[in-house]
Amino acid sequence: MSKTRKLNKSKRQNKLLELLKEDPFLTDDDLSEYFNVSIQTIRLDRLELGIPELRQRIKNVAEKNYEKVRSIVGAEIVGELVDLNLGTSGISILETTPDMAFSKTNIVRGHNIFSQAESLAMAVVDAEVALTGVSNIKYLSPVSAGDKLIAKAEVTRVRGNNHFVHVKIYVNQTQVFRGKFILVIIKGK
Amino acid sequence: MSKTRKLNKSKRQNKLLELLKEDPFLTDDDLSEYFNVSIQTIRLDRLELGIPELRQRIKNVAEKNYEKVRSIVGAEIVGELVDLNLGTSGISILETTPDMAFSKTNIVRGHNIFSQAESLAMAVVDAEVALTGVSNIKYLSPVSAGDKLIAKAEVTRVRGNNHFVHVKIYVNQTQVFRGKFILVIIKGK
DNA sequence: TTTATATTATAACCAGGTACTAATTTTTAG
DNA sequence: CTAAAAATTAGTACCTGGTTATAATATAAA
Repeated sequence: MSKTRKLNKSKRQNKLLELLKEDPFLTDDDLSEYFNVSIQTIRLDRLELGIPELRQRIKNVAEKNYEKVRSIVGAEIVGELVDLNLGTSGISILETTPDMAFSKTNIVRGHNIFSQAESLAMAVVDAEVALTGVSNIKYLSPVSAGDKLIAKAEVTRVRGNNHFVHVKIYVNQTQVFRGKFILVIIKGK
Repeated sequence: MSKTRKLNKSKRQNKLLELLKEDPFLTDDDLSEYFNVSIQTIRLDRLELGIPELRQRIKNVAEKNYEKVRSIVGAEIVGELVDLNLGTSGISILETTPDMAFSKTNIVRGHNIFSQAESLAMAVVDAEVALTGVSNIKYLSPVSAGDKLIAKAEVTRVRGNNHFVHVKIYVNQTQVFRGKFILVIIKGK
Protein backbone atom coordinates (compact mmCIF):
# COMPACT_ATOMS: atom_id res chain seq x y z
CA MET A 1 0.00 0.00 0.00
CA SER A 2 2.94 2.41 0.36
CA LYS A 3 4.30 4.59 -2.36
CA THR A 4 7.91 4.38 -3.44
CA ARG A 5 8.11 7.87 -4.93
CA LYS A 6 7.12 10.79 -2.73
CA LEU A 7 4.44 13.17 -3.87
CA ASN A 8 4.65 16.89 -3.35
CA LYS A 9 2.68 18.64 -0.69
CA SER A 10 -0.43 19.57 -2.62
CA LYS A 11 -0.72 16.23 -4.36
CA ARG A 12 -0.25 14.46 -1.07
CA GLN A 13 -2.93 16.59 0.56
CA ASN A 14 -5.38 15.97 -2.26
CA LYS A 15 -4.77 12.27 -2.06
CA LEU A 16 -5.08 12.43 1.71
CA LEU A 17 -8.51 14.01 1.46
CA GLU A 18 -9.52 11.37 -1.03
CA LEU A 19 -8.26 8.51 1.10
CA LEU A 20 -10.00 9.72 4.22
CA LYS A 21 -13.20 10.34 2.39
CA GLU A 22 -13.13 6.76 1.25
CA ASP A 23 -11.96 5.37 4.55
CA PRO A 24 -12.25 7.65 7.57
CA PHE A 25 -10.85 4.92 9.80
CA LEU A 26 -7.20 5.45 8.85
CA THR A 27 -4.79 6.52 11.60
CA ASP A 28 -2.06 9.10 11.10
CA ASP A 29 0.29 6.18 11.33
CA ASP A 30 -1.40 4.36 8.45
CA LEU A 31 -1.22 7.52 6.41
CA SER A 32 2.40 8.26 7.20
CA GLU A 33 3.29 4.77 6.05
CA TYR A 34 1.19 5.12 2.92
CA PHE A 35 2.83 8.39 1.91
CA ASN A 36 6.22 7.46 3.29
CA VAL A 37 6.48 10.68 5.26
CA SER A 38 6.75 11.32 8.98
CA ILE A 39 3.75 11.32 11.21
CA GLN A 40 4.28 15.02 11.89
CA THR A 41 3.87 15.80 8.24
CA ILE A 42 0.54 14.03 8.23
CA ARG A 43 -0.53 16.01 11.27
CA LEU A 44 0.47 19.27 9.67
CA ASP A 45 -1.50 18.23 6.61
CA ARG A 46 -4.59 17.49 8.66
CA LEU A 47 -4.17 20.77 10.46
CA GLU A 48 -3.97 22.69 7.20
CA LEU A 49 -6.89 20.81 5.72
CA GLY A 50 -8.98 21.09 8.83
CA ILE A 51 -9.37 17.34 9.15
CA PRO A 52 -10.09 16.17 12.69
CA GLU A 53 -8.33 13.30 14.36
CA LEU A 54 -9.29 9.69 13.84
CA ARG A 55 -11.49 9.39 16.91
CA GLN A 56 -13.43 12.48 16.02
CA ARG A 57 -13.87 11.26 12.47
CA ILE A 58 -15.16 7.94 13.69
CA LYS A 59 -17.47 9.70 16.08
CA ASN A 60 -18.77 11.88 13.28
CA VAL A 61 -19.52 8.87 11.15
CA ALA A 62 -21.18 7.15 14.08
CA GLU A 63 -23.28 10.12 15.08
CA LYS A 64 -24.28 11.06 11.59
CA ASN A 65 -25.44 7.60 10.80
CA TYR A 66 -26.80 6.66 14.19
CA GLU A 67 -29.88 8.79 13.89
CA LYS A 68 -29.97 8.43 10.16
CA VAL A 69 -30.39 4.70 10.13
CA ARG A 70 -33.06 4.96 12.75
CA SER A 71 -34.82 7.79 11.03
CA ILE A 72 -34.62 6.66 7.45
CA VAL A 73 -34.86 2.92 7.64
CA GLY A 74 -36.76 2.72 10.84
CA ALA A 75 -38.97 5.76 10.73
CA GLU A 76 -42.58 5.22 11.51
CA ILE A 77 -43.11 8.21 9.30
CA VAL A 78 -40.89 9.43 6.50
CA GLY A 79 -40.58 13.19 6.57
CA GLU A 80 -41.78 15.55 9.24
CA LEU A 81 -45.42 15.65 10.17
CA VAL A 82 -46.46 19.28 10.28
CA ASP A 83 -50.22 19.01 10.37
CA LEU A 84 -52.55 16.22 11.26
CA ASN A 85 -56.31 15.90 11.53
CA LEU A 86 -56.81 12.33 12.52
CA GLY A 87 -59.07 10.46 10.20
CA THR A 88 -59.32 13.29 7.71
CA SER A 89 -56.10 14.91 6.55
CA GLY A 90 -52.41 15.52 7.16
CA ILE A 91 -49.33 17.26 5.82
CA SER A 92 -45.70 16.20 5.96
CA ILE A 93 -42.49 17.74 4.73
CA LEU A 94 -39.47 15.87 3.48
CA GLU A 95 -36.18 17.56 2.68
CA THR A 96 -34.54 15.44 0.04
CA THR A 97 -30.80 14.82 0.15
CA PRO A 98 -28.22 13.50 -2.32
CA ASP A 99 -28.40 10.17 -0.49
CA MET A 100 -31.88 9.67 -1.83
CA ALA A 101 -30.93 10.29 -5.41
CA PHE A 102 -29.21 8.47 -8.22
CA SER A 103 -25.67 9.67 -8.19
CA LYS A 104 -25.49 10.16 -11.93
CA THR A 105 -28.65 12.13 -12.45
CA ASN A 106 -29.29 13.60 -8.99
CA ILE A 107 -32.90 12.53 -9.41
CA VAL A 108 -34.53 11.25 -6.26
CA ARG A 109 -35.42 7.57 -6.36
CA GLY A 110 -39.12 7.00 -6.58
CA HIS A 111 -39.41 4.89 -3.50
CA ASN A 112 -38.28 7.73 -1.29
CA ILE A 113 -41.22 9.74 -2.51
CA PHE A 114 -43.51 6.77 -2.24
CA SER A 115 -42.36 6.21 1.35
CA GLN A 116 -43.33 9.71 2.35
CA ALA A 117 -46.74 9.30 0.78
CA GLU A 118 -47.39 5.89 2.24
CA SER A 119 -46.31 6.72 5.74
CA LEU A 120 -48.34 9.90 5.73
CA ALA A 121 -51.38 7.97 4.60
CA MET A 122 -50.89 5.57 7.48
CA ALA A 123 -50.45 8.37 9.97
CA VAL A 124 -53.69 10.01 8.92
CA VAL A 125 -55.71 6.85 9.37
CA ASP A 126 -55.13 6.58 13.07
CA ALA A 127 -55.18 2.89 13.85
CA GLU A 128 -53.21 -0.24 13.52
CA VAL A 129 -53.35 -0.36 9.84
CA ALA A 130 -52.32 -2.59 7.02
CA LEU A 131 -51.73 -1.26 3.60
CA THR A 132 -53.27 -3.63 1.16
CA GLY A 133 -53.89 -1.87 -2.07
CA VAL A 134 -52.60 1.09 -3.93
CA SER A 135 -53.76 2.29 -7.27
CA ASN A 136 -53.04 5.03 -9.66
CA ILE A 137 -49.72 6.25 -8.50
CA LYS A 138 -48.03 8.74 -10.69
CA TYR A 139 -44.71 10.49 -10.50
CA LEU A 140 -45.61 13.60 -12.42
CA SER A 141 -42.20 15.17 -12.69
CA PRO A 142 -38.75 14.26 -11.49
CA VAL A 143 -37.58 15.47 -8.10
CA SER A 144 -33.99 16.61 -7.64
CA ALA A 145 -31.97 16.12 -4.49
CA GLY A 146 -32.44 19.20 -2.35
CA ASP A 147 -36.06 19.74 -3.25
CA LYS A 148 -38.45 20.08 -0.35
CA LEU A 149 -41.40 17.77 -0.73
CA ILE A 150 -44.71 18.79 0.74
CA ALA A 151 -47.15 15.93 0.98
CA LYS A 152 -50.85 16.42 1.55
CA ALA A 153 -53.07 13.51 2.42
CA GLU A 154 -56.83 13.37 2.53
CA VAL A 155 -59.16 10.59 3.50
CA THR A 156 -61.68 10.51 0.68
CA ARG A 157 -63.86 7.61 1.66
CA VAL A 158 -64.36 5.18 4.51
CA ARG A 159 -66.14 1.94 3.86
CA GLY A 160 -66.12 -0.38 6.85
CA ASN A 161 -62.52 -1.08 7.61
CA ASN A 162 -61.35 0.27 4.28
CA HIS A 163 -59.98 3.77 4.18
CA PHE A 164 -59.27 5.49 0.90
CA VAL A 165 -56.57 8.10 1.11
CA HIS A 166 -55.32 10.45 -1.61
CA VAL A 167 -51.84 11.81 -1.29
CA LYS A 168 -50.44 14.62 -3.40
CA ILE A 169 -46.86 15.78 -3.17
CA TYR A 170 -45.65 19.19 -4.26
CA VAL A 171 -42.35 20.96 -4.82
CA ASN A 172 -42.84 24.74 -4.88
CA GLN A 173 -46.56 24.46 -5.60
CA THR A 174 -45.85 22.10 -8.49
CA GLN A 175 -47.35 18.69 -8.07
CA VAL A 176 -44.78 15.93 -8.51
CA PHE A 177 -46.67 12.89 -7.27
CA ARG A 178 -50.12 11.56 -6.65
CA GLY A 179 -51.24 8.28 -5.17
CA LYS A 180 -54.43 6.63 -4.07
CA PHE A 181 -54.01 4.30 -1.14
CA ILE A 182 -56.41 1.80 0.31
CA LEU A 183 -55.75 1.07 3.94
CA VAL A 184 -57.40 -1.64 5.97
CA ILE A 185 -57.68 -1.26 9.70
CA ILE A 186 -56.62 -4.32 11.61
CA LYS A 187 -57.33 -3.14 15.10
CA GLY A 188 -58.89 0.18 16.08
CA LYS A 189 -57.06 2.41 18.50
CA MET B 1 -29.55 12.60 35.76
CA SER B 2 -27.92 10.97 38.80
CA LYS B 3 -29.70 8.66 41.19
CA THR B 4 -29.88 9.45 44.86
CA ARG B 5 -30.46 5.90 45.98
CA LYS B 6 -27.94 3.30 44.87
CA LEU B 7 -29.12 0.24 43.01
CA ASN B 8 -27.74 -3.19 43.65
CA LYS B 9 -25.31 -4.82 41.29
CA SER B 10 -27.70 -6.71 39.04
CA LYS B 11 -30.15 -3.82 38.73
CA ARG B 12 -27.32 -1.46 37.97
CA GLN B 13 -25.94 -3.79 35.32
CA ASN B 14 -29.34 -4.19 33.70
CA LYS B 15 -29.81 -0.46 33.64
CA LEU B 16 -26.29 -0.02 32.31
CA LEU B 17 -27.00 -2.31 29.39
CA GLU B 18 -30.17 -0.39 28.73
CA LEU B 19 -28.49 2.99 28.89
CA LEU B 20 -25.68 2.01 26.55
CA LYS B 21 -28.07 0.44 24.12
CA GLU B 22 -29.91 3.71 23.97
CA ASP B 23 -26.79 5.86 23.96
CA PRO B 24 -23.51 4.11 23.19
CA PHE B 25 -21.65 7.41 23.48
CA LEU B 26 -21.56 7.49 27.29
CA THR B 27 -18.14 7.42 28.96
CA ASP B 28 -17.38 5.43 32.08
CA ASP B 29 -17.25 8.76 33.80
CA ASP B 30 -20.77 9.66 32.72
CA LEU B 31 -21.98 6.30 33.92
CA SER B 32 -20.20 6.47 37.27
CA GLU B 33 -21.85 9.82 37.89
CA TYR B 34 -25.22 8.52 36.81
CA PHE B 35 -25.09 5.53 39.13
CA ASN B 36 -23.17 7.36 41.84
CA VAL B 37 -20.54 4.65 42.02
CA SER B 38 -16.82 4.71 41.37
CA ILE B 39 -15.41 4.47 37.90
CA GLN B 40 -13.85 1.12 38.77
CA THR B 41 -17.22 -0.34 39.51
CA ILE B 42 -18.42 0.69 36.08
CA ARG B 43 -15.36 -0.89 34.54
CA LEU B 44 -15.90 -4.12 36.42
CA ASP B 45 -19.50 -4.05 35.25
CA ARG B 46 -18.48 -3.61 31.64
CA LEU B 47 -15.95 -6.38 32.04
CA GLU B 48 -18.57 -8.75 33.44
CA LEU B 49 -21.10 -7.79 30.81
CA GLY B 50 -18.58 -7.96 28.00
CA ILE B 51 -19.20 -4.37 26.97
CA PRO B 52 -16.28 -2.79 25.11
CA GLU B 53 -14.90 0.64 25.88
CA LEU B 54 -16.42 3.83 24.56
CA ARG B 55 -14.12 4.16 21.58
CA GLN B 56 -14.77 0.63 20.48
CA ARG B 57 -18.51 1.13 20.86
CA ILE B 58 -18.37 4.27 18.77
CA LYS B 59 -16.33 2.47 16.19
CA ASN B 60 -18.84 -0.36 16.10
CA VAL B 61 -21.69 2.05 15.54
CA ALA B 62 -19.71 3.82 12.86
CA GLU B 63 -18.70 0.67 11.04
CA LYS B 64 -22.06 -0.98 11.26
CA ASN B 65 -23.85 2.00 9.88
CA TYR B 66 -21.20 3.15 7.44
CA GLU B 67 -22.06 0.54 4.86
CA LYS B 68 -25.65 0.36 5.95
CA VAL B 69 -26.51 3.90 5.09
CA ARG B 70 -24.80 3.55 1.78
CA SER B 71 -26.54 0.31 1.04
CA ILE B 72 -30.01 1.05 2.32
CA VAL B 73 -30.56 4.70 1.66
CA GLY B 74 -28.25 4.98 -1.26
CA ALA B 75 -28.71 1.66 -2.90
CA GLU B 76 -29.38 1.76 -6.56
CA ILE B 77 -31.18 -1.47 -5.96
CA VAL B 78 -32.87 -2.62 -2.77
CA GLY B 79 -32.14 -6.25 -2.08
CA GLU B 80 -29.65 -8.47 -3.83
CA LEU B 81 -29.95 -9.03 -7.53
CA VAL B 82 -29.61 -12.74 -8.13
CA ASP B 83 -30.79 -13.08 -11.71
CA LEU B 84 -31.15 -10.61 -14.52
CA ASN B 85 -32.18 -10.87 -18.14
CA LEU B 86 -31.98 -7.34 -19.36
CA GLY B 87 -35.19 -6.14 -20.87
CA THR B 88 -37.13 -9.22 -19.92
CA SER B 89 -36.90 -10.43 -16.34
CA GLY B 90 -35.02 -10.37 -13.04
CA ILE B 91 -34.99 -11.74 -9.50
CA SER B 92 -33.87 -10.10 -6.31
CA ILE B 93 -33.73 -11.24 -2.71
CA LEU B 94 -34.22 -9.05 0.32
CA GLU B 95 -33.63 -10.27 3.85
CA THR B 96 -35.90 -8.23 6.05
CA THR B 97 -34.68 -7.01 9.43
CA PRO B 98 -36.35 -5.58 12.53
CA ASP B 99 -35.22 -2.14 11.32
CA MET B 100 -37.70 -2.36 8.51
CA ALA B 101 -40.65 -3.23 10.70
CA PHE B 102 -42.99 -1.47 13.05
CA SER B 103 -41.61 -2.07 16.50
CA LYS B 104 -44.97 -2.95 17.99
CA THR B 105 -46.16 -5.46 15.44
CA ASN B 106 -42.91 -6.61 13.85
CA ILE B 107 -44.64 -6.19 10.50
CA VAL B 108 -42.44 -4.84 7.74
CA ARG B 109 -43.40 -1.38 6.52
CA GLY B 110 -44.92 -1.42 3.08
CA HIS B 111 -42.47 0.95 1.51
CA ASN B 112 -39.59 -1.41 2.13
CA ILE B 113 -41.35 -4.00 0.06
CA PHE B 114 -42.30 -1.42 -2.52
CA SER B 115 -38.69 -0.29 -2.73
CA GLN B 116 -37.50 -3.75 -3.58
CA ALA B 117 -40.14 -4.08 -6.28
CA GLU B 118 -39.54 -0.67 -7.77
CA SER B 119 -35.78 -0.93 -7.86
CA LEU B 120 -35.95 -4.38 -9.41
CA ALA B 121 -38.30 -3.09 -12.07
CA MET B 122 -35.85 -0.32 -12.86
CA ALA B 123 -32.91 -2.72 -13.00
CA VAL B 124 -34.70 -4.97 -15.47
CA VAL B 125 -35.45 -2.14 -17.86
CA ASP B 126 -31.86 -1.36 -18.59
CA ALA B 127 -31.76 2.33 -19.33
CA GLU B 128 -31.92 5.69 -17.71
CA VAL B 129 -35.40 5.39 -16.60
CA ALA B 130 -38.04 7.43 -14.94
CA LEU B 131 -40.80 5.81 -13.05
CA THR B 132 -43.97 7.59 -13.95
CA GLY B 133 -46.92 5.40 -13.21
CA VAL B 134 -47.76 2.50 -11.03
CA SER B 135 -51.06 0.76 -10.82
CA ASN B 136 -52.61 -2.08 -9.03
CA ILE B 137 -50.25 -2.61 -6.20
CA LYS B 138 -51.36 -5.03 -3.58
CA TYR B 139 -49.81 -6.18 -0.36
CA LEU B 140 -51.39 -9.60 -0.20
CA SER B 141 -50.28 -10.62 3.24
CA PRO B 142 -48.18 -9.05 5.96
CA VAL B 143 -44.46 -9.66 6.01
CA SER B 144 -42.69 -10.16 9.32
CA ALA B 145 -39.17 -9.00 10.08
CA GLY B 146 -36.83 -11.84 9.24
CA ASP B 147 -38.78 -13.06 6.24
CA LYS B 148 -36.80 -13.47 3.06
CA LEU B 149 -38.47 -11.70 0.17
CA ILE B 150 -37.99 -13.08 -3.30
CA ALA B 151 -39.02 -10.63 -5.98
CA LYS B 152 -39.60 -11.64 -9.57
CA ALA B 153 -39.99 -9.03 -12.26
CA GLU B 154 -41.15 -9.51 -15.82
CA VAL B 155 -41.43 -7.05 -18.63
CA THR B 156 -44.90 -7.69 -20.01
CA ARG B 157 -45.17 -5.08 -22.70
CA VAL B 158 -43.06 -2.45 -24.42
CA ARG B 159 -44.76 0.38 -26.24
CA GLY B 160 -42.36 2.99 -27.51
CA ASN B 161 -40.60 4.35 -24.49
CA ASN B 162 -43.10 2.82 -22.11
CA HIS B 163 -42.17 -0.39 -20.41
CA PHE B 164 -44.72 -2.35 -18.43
CA VAL B 165 -43.23 -4.45 -15.67
CA HIS B 166 -44.98 -6.85 -13.32
CA VAL B 167 -43.32 -7.60 -10.02
CA LYS B 168 -44.38 -10.37 -7.69
CA ILE B 169 -42.82 -10.91 -4.29
CA TYR B 170 -42.90 -14.18 -2.41
CA VAL B 171 -42.07 -15.43 1.05
CA ASN B 172 -41.68 -19.21 1.04
CA GLN B 173 -43.60 -19.63 -2.19
CA THR B 174 -46.44 -17.56 -0.81
CA GLN B 175 -47.09 -14.38 -2.73
CA VAL B 176 -47.11 -11.32 -0.51
CA PHE B 177 -47.05 -8.49 -3.03
CA ARG B 178 -47.81 -7.68 -6.61
CA GLY B 179 -47.31 -4.51 -8.53
CA LYS B 180 -47.60 -3.25 -12.07
CA PHE B 181 -45.11 -0.57 -12.94
CA ILE B 182 -44.95 1.66 -15.97
CA LEU B 183 -41.46 2.89 -16.70
CA VAL B 184 -40.55 5.52 -19.23
CA ILE B 185 -37.10 5.53 -20.72
CA ILE B 186 -35.44 8.92 -20.71
CA LYS B 187 -32.24 8.05 -22.44
CA GLY B 188 -31.26 4.64 -23.82
CA LYS B 189 -28.08 3.02 -22.67
C1' DT C 1 24.32 31.36 -1.62
C1' DT C 2 20.78 33.08 0.98
C1' DT C 3 16.02 32.83 1.95
C1' DA C 4 11.66 30.62 2.21
C1' DT C 5 9.12 26.44 2.46
C1' DA C 6 8.57 21.84 3.83
C1' DT C 7 9.67 18.19 6.69
C1' DT C 8 11.18 15.89 10.76
C1' DA C 9 12.34 15.46 15.73
C1' DT C 10 11.48 15.96 20.53
C1' DA C 11 9.01 16.71 24.61
C1' DA C 12 5.10 17.61 27.58
C1' DC C 13 0.37 16.76 27.98
C1' DC C 14 -4.58 14.78 27.31
C1' DA C 15 -8.85 11.47 27.16
C1' DG C 16 -10.39 7.33 27.94
C1' DG C 17 -9.31 3.69 28.60
C1' DT C 18 -6.69 -1.70 30.10
C1' DA C 19 -4.63 -4.65 33.52
C1' DC C 20 -3.33 -5.58 37.83
C1' DT C 21 -2.84 -5.38 42.96
C1' DA C 22 -4.54 -4.10 47.23
C1' DA C 23 -7.48 -2.08 50.57
C1' DT C 24 -11.99 -1.09 52.26
C1' DT C 25 -16.91 -1.55 52.71
C1' DT C 26 -21.15 -4.12 52.58
C1' DT C 27 -23.72 -8.24 52.63
C1' DT C 28 -24.63 -12.78 53.95
C1' DA C 29 -24.34 -17.03 56.48
C1' DG C 30 -23.54 -19.42 60.60
C1' DC D 1 -22.61 -10.84 66.76
C1' DT D 2 -18.96 -12.21 63.90
C1' DA D 3 -16.28 -14.39 60.30
C1' DA D 4 -16.25 -15.19 55.44
C1' DA D 5 -17.68 -13.86 50.93
C1' DA D 6 -18.99 -10.48 47.73
C1' DA D 7 -18.91 -5.91 46.13
C1' DT D 8 -16.81 -1.63 45.81
C1' DT D 9 -13.14 1.64 45.75
C1' DA D 10 -8.26 3.15 45.33
C1' DG D 11 -3.93 3.40 43.19
C1' DT D 12 -0.37 2.52 39.89
C1' DA D 13 1.76 1.53 35.48
C1' DC D 14 0.85 1.42 30.82
C1' DC D 15 -1.56 2.00 26.10
C1' DT D 16 -3.39 4.47 21.69
C1' DG D 17 -3.91 8.18 19.09
C1' DG D 18 -3.72 12.04 19.32
C1' DT D 19 -2.73 18.02 20.56
C1' DT D 20 0.41 21.87 21.13
C1' DA D 21 4.61 24.01 20.95
C1' DT D 22 9.46 24.61 19.99
C1' DA D 23 13.45 23.62 17.46
C1' DA D 24 16.36 21.50 14.07
C1' DT D 25 17.13 19.94 9.43
C1' DA D 26 16.33 19.21 4.53
C1' DT D 27 14.81 20.85 0.08
C1' DA D 28 13.43 24.17 -3.38
C1' DA D 29 13.30 28.85 -5.16
C1' DA D 30 15.29 33.55 -5.77
